[in-house]
Amino acid sequence: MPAMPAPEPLTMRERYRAQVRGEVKQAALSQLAESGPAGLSVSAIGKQLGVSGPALYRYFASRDELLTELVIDAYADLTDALRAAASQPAGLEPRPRFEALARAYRSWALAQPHRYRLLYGPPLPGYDAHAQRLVDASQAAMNQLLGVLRELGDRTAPAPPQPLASQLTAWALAHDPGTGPATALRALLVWSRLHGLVSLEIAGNFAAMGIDPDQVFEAALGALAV
Amino acid sequence: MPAMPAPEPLTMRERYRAQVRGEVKQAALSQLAESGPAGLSVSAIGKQLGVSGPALYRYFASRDELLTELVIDAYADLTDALRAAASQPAGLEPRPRFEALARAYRSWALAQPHRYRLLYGPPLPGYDAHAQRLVDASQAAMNQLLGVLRELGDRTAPAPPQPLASQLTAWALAHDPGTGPATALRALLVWSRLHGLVSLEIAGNFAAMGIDPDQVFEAALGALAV
DNA sequence: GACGATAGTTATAGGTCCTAACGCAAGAGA
DNA sequence: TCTCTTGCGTTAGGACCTATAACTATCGTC
Repeated sequence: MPAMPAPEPLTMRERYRAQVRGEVKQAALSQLAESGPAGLSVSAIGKQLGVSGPALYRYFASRDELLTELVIDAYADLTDALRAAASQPAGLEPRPRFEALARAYRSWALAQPHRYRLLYGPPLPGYDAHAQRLVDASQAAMNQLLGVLRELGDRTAPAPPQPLASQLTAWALAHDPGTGPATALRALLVWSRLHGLVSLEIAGNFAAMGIDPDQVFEAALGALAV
Repeated sequence: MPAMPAPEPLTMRERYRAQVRGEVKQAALSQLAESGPAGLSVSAIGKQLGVSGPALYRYFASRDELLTELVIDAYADLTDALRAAASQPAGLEPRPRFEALARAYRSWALAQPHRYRLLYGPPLPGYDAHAQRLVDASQAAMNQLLGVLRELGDRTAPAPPQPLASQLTAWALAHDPGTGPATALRALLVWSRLHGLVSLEIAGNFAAMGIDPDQVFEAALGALAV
């Protein structure tokens, strides 16, 4: 938890702003869910809120900024879901905790595919401007994975070859000091596998083949963490 | 190879149409490469071809139809690249052939990321209308994978549990009769892993962590086909 | 050579994002 | 309590987009 910005008592106007921003984002999400990111229109959001289009530009500089905000919120939400799954008291064993994490990842994505697509789908709009915020938000989700994988043990996976190993330790060091390069690499690979499975499932590729995605995932689960 | 539609000698007009359609698609690809799918504009394509916007509607019913066509072409192109890699005379051993296939998949995607994103990125527009064509095009690419994996041998992978096994055999049967359910499942998983790695790399996620994607891929290659 | 199909043109309707200029309400300070 | 300033929301408009309609001119075919 980074230090919360000192909870300066908000003025009424600030509270109003915050609340309206929230409502706008919620309306945007509902539009997103049914029309996809392309169909998200500022005017339509305004109409849904009983307000005329350009009014929203008092709250978001642009449609892209709104989208970026949605992406960051989605990362934060996914991170929360992962944290909840990883820290559930039931499974003290690392392996069940790992599987719970993987299932939570998939469940989150299936429950709100439009938000998942928002995360990994589009070439992001305000690329340079907000890039750092996005990377940070994504790293927060990765950290949950790192934590659980560390508990899973560094298993005698062959240490990655040199140029890679130092990159991995440098990266892991910034986020979870005790992590070795082998675990970091494992995290990357697990992440990519999860994403591969989930994104294909969401895109409907398994269903189009007449194959039940649930069972594919369960079958994949055993070999996920290598 | 499905039977080619009888090569009725094309009239001059038909040949002209075909050629213009090709030029439009090529111009669209070039726009796609620099502006992303959102920036693809019919007027801009027209301008690039020295023709005024609405003229293109003689050749494509809509912007979405044009996009769909691009997707199908991309699948076909990817399939060709995979076939070429899988059937290269050099490697007769199944394992090197498999690795060549995997590398070819990644190389194709890296060489033209905008086309790869087109394949797996967006929720497709003309969803119902052209769905079957899209599925077929995608299956053609999968078949290359199936072929090589079959040669890799059915390895004593535990046969998938029942409901899944019959779905897999039904699917494999339609495309490659001799394939068993274990191999079919393996193909699905390999595909999802390849896609996971490649799509994260293309989205810049590895680079954003300061990690060289080449090395991640090489490290992942060994454990790809399980 | 005359006809008919069709390529390409401009004009236009309806939609998008976003900016600009305005009026008015509501919070902040005395 | 009264004033002042901040800033919200409105409408108008520019620039762009997709897509259709009506028209012209050209090109292939008979």
